Amino acid sequence: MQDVSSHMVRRLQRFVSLTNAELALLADMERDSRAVSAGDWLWQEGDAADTLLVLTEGWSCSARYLPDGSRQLLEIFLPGDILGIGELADGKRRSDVSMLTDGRISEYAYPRLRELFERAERLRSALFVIANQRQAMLAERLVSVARRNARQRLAHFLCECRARLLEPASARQRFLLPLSQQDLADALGMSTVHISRTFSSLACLGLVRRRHYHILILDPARLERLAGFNGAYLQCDPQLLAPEPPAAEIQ
Amino acid sequence: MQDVSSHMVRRLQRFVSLTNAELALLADMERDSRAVSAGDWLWQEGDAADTLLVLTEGWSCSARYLPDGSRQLLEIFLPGDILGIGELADGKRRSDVSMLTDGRISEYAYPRLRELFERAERLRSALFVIANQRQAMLAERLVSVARRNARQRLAHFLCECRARLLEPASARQRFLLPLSQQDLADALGMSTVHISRTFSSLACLGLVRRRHYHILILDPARLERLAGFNGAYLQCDPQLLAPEPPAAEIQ
DNA sequence: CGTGATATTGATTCCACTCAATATGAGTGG
DNA sequence: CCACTCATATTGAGTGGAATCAATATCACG
Repeated sequence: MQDVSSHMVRRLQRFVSLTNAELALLADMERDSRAVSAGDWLWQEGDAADTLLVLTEGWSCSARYLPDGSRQLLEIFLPGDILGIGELADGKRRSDVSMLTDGRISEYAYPRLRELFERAERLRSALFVIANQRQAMLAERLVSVARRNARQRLAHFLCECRARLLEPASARQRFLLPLSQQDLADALGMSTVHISRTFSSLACLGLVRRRHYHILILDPARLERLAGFNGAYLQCDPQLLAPEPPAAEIQ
Repeated sequence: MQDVSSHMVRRLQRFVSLTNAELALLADMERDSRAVSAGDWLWQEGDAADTLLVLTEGWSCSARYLPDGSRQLLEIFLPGDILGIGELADGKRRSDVSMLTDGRISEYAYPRLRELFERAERLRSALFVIANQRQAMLAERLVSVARRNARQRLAHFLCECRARLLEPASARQRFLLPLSQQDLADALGMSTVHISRTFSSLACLGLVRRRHYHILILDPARLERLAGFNGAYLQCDPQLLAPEPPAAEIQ
């Protein structure tokens, strides 16, 4: 039996309950990880893509840079997240990805992946589900930026981060959010100044406090109500995934 | 040899060059289509999903409705587009989809699909590529709404529509855009009033004219420059798809 | 203890919103 | 064929939320 408590395994098990054989394969996948530092690029737009990445530890993000020098953060990746799923399709990285914190990543070359899929088809489906969930998150951010005011937008983002954490719900009232106000501004389509003011305003309402990258959510329920947050898009009904194969088949 | 000129086939052939056998399978896929009217719902959030839809004719869109009654258009679908790819993963529709115009759709039940994939694995890959491109479009709209001003935003949207049309580039200077200013506002996170003003402003600059849902692009190059449009995200490098199978194999 | 990154606060500006009035045009029935 | 209606679009006036500019403040770190 392998290290079942790895972040990635815990993340995958939100979608499929894994067999021992599958756990073994995944443990193998994370076998050799390498350390990366905050600010390091994992890849850049246009790079050739021939690996899947597992973010074993740390946070990272994908971004688009605009001609005027501003940038838009597209996705935020948390420990355990799998990066580069979409690129499986066409072999070209389509946005810049860099580390927000120090961390560890393990790489998985496409040929090894194919091999993995042959032995555990359900993992392929799991990737498809994850890609799908990413799209839902992107859509939700579009809604945020297009339709919600600054306070709702920030509140919604905090709710989403909270919901994505792997810790049990009870332990998610305070957590580390390793994004500077500049990062938050770039993610939410706001100015840094207004991020600051909006945090003040949320604090005034007794909803949230932030100090040195630490978030304390004082009133989760009221925050979600304010944000119009509905976590359904983060869940997934794994029923339609291929059923767990009989143990014999994967001996 | 089947009806090669169907919208869907032309769309798929942007990604893979299809064999005769694959063309036959696809023609079968579109065999029985049914008419739908502008405003008809194709499905709603939460519906059980067990079919893929091909939009044989007409335009449609997916949308999220907010508690305050406003809505955000997420995706715009053009003739030939395939709807419900993501839902293959978890069997639940995740947004409302309705027709913008009259049209025709043909449905494809999942069991039939699996059968299809067995006979033509490359079509499965093609779906994955398409899902991926959709995500890229969503990301690009997020960038638009978060970072571009009204003029660039509308200009960018028009450039994208133009690029997605199946007509040869020379014939895309004028086209039908069957979205009301209300629809455009809902898609771009603006007010109807400002859509109107922005069209005026684009007309003043000699870039675009709109009359009764008809768009005339006067200066495509300058429009793209203004919008910061780069169509790369709409293309896809199909190299990494499984190679075309030998003819014998699919007899 | 100084330095540079990060955050707060105040003053001002501006883009896009809202409200409201008017225009245009397609469709309908007298 | 014209008058009426309803949906859609245009235009003007006034407002406001968030941006920008600018001046501190806080804090981690060497």
